[in-house]
Amino acid sequence: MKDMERHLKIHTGDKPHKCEVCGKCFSRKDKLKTHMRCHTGVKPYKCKTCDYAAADSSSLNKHLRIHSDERPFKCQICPYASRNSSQLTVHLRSHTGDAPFQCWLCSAKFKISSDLKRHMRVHSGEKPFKCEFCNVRCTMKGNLKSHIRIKHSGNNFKCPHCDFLGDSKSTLRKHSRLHQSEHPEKCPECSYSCSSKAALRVHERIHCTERPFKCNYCSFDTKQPSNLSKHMKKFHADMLKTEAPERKDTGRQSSRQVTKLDAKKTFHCDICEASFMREDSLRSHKRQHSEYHDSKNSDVTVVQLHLDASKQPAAPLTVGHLQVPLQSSQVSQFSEGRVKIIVGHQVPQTNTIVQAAAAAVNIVPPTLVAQTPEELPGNGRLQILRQVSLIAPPQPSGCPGEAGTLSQPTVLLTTHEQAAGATLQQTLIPTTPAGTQEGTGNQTFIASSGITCSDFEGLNALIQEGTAEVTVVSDGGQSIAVATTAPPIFSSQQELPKQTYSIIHGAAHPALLCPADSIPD
DNA sequence: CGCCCCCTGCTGGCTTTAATCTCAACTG
DNA sequence: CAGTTGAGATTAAAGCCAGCAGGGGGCG
Ligand SMILES: [Zn+2]
Ligand SMILES: [Zn+2]
Ligand SMILES: [Zn+2]
Ligand SMILES: [Zn+2]
Ligand SMILES: [Zn+2]
Repeated sequence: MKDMERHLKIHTGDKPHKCEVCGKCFSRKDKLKTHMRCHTGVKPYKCKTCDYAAADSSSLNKHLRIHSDERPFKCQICPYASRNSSQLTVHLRSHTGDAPFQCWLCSAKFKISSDLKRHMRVHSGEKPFKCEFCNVRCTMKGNLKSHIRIKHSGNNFKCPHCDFLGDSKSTLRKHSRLHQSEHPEKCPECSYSCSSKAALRVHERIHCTERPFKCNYCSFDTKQPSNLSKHMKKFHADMLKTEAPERKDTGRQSSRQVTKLDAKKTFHCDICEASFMREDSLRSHKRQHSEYHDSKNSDVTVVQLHLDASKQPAAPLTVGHLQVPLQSSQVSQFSEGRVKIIVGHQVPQTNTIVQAAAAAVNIVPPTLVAQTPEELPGNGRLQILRQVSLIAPPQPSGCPGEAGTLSQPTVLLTTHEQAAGATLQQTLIPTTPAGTQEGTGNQTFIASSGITCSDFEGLNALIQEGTAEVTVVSDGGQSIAVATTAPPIFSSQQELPKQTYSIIHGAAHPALLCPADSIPD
């Protein structure tokens, strides 16, 4: 009877027990009691084996199975057994092939919801995790962690940009700040500079007549580092005292070896008739085409603009204009490649009113779209210029910003064709005015040609999750310009591993590209 | 009432796997 | 010198699991 009354409260929605601290209401007093422990930190149920403690007995019981290795939930099909029922439920999906969480942008599907959620970041291009020692950014936190372990730990506290050698992680961290917004990698052949060695190597192919690898002991020089070392061994072996490689023979079979078994010459060059055993051989072959034709490989080019959140709070917004890439030696790359621009704002924590900015991309039909779409990844994301950009530039109400532009940030993205007689198309989308209570109510997205509805749905979802960066993906356009009235401070992130480009600011708004550190708080 | 048990949805972290990059060596 | 290849290193992304919070039912 008592139990029935208790049960009926589910249907009436009656929740008489209110938490004094957070205001949350509960239908049952005992639920309120355990809830209170999350405020008080009281955890009466302690594990005798380790220092785990729980606020309720079930959690402890569940935990205890770790120490006893008790796995009561056994799979009927295979030897798998789990410590709790939900894990078994998930496991059973691998027998049935059931994967209920389907990505709406590609064919990927997942057995658990969080994996899908995480997966969606690969579509957004969002890379929230930045290495504090170098310019690497990661989509996944764990990957950044292993990056730091591999690159910046052990006795490996060498600065990637100069000769500095720290004695600990913290000294390297301190030193790394000196390089922020710098372009320490300088091309010896021209005035080009950039922030990563990888980008410099790409650039150097432009100077294809050069032979940058010179022998220190004679006049020999070569284009290829391996040839220099060959030369060194042959003629200056006495100078090379170190090194004794001695490879270990692991039985590891690489995917490339598998490929080799499957078929001969699987990788065909789409420019000439050549075909290759290995994908990376094809890539290196294509570089030959690139050098002759002054057009590089078709890797996605990524330019990421990112706000420095720590500097943001009171920073005045500035009307600005950014143009992305566009050095003459680089432009041609876009004709074969794809461009991805990430514009990021981080919403300052102090600001509760978030005003949405919106953006749209207008598409100039790519002149050189890939002819064989089926070769592209199944999701087709590279074929259409699509999606989206930009978010929620914060508008602190009392901000002493630069003028009335503040109330209506706008974002303009344009693509324009380089060819003669090309048209310049652009779309300018004013955002909704500031001042609404709920940030989420404010977002405006305007579809323009080539942007499908689903893209915006995806964007919306991202935004509602608090994503701070969105992505513009484009194909085949020669250049993309980004202009925005929103951004306070950009620190450019050209150092992404593939090709990288300088961000050239419009002459009218040089302030935009000041190093973040130089802007007063 | 107050405790126990169980379930679900979600988060965050560690582990594993597969793809890709890079280097070095070798060849014609 | 371009093309190949082997193999280790690194990175990107998926797999998996413990924990937390909320919520429902059983029962002394
Ligand atoms: Zn509370
Ligand atoms: Zn324990
Ligand atoms: Zn099984
Ligand atoms: Zn997907
Ligand atoms: Zn790093």
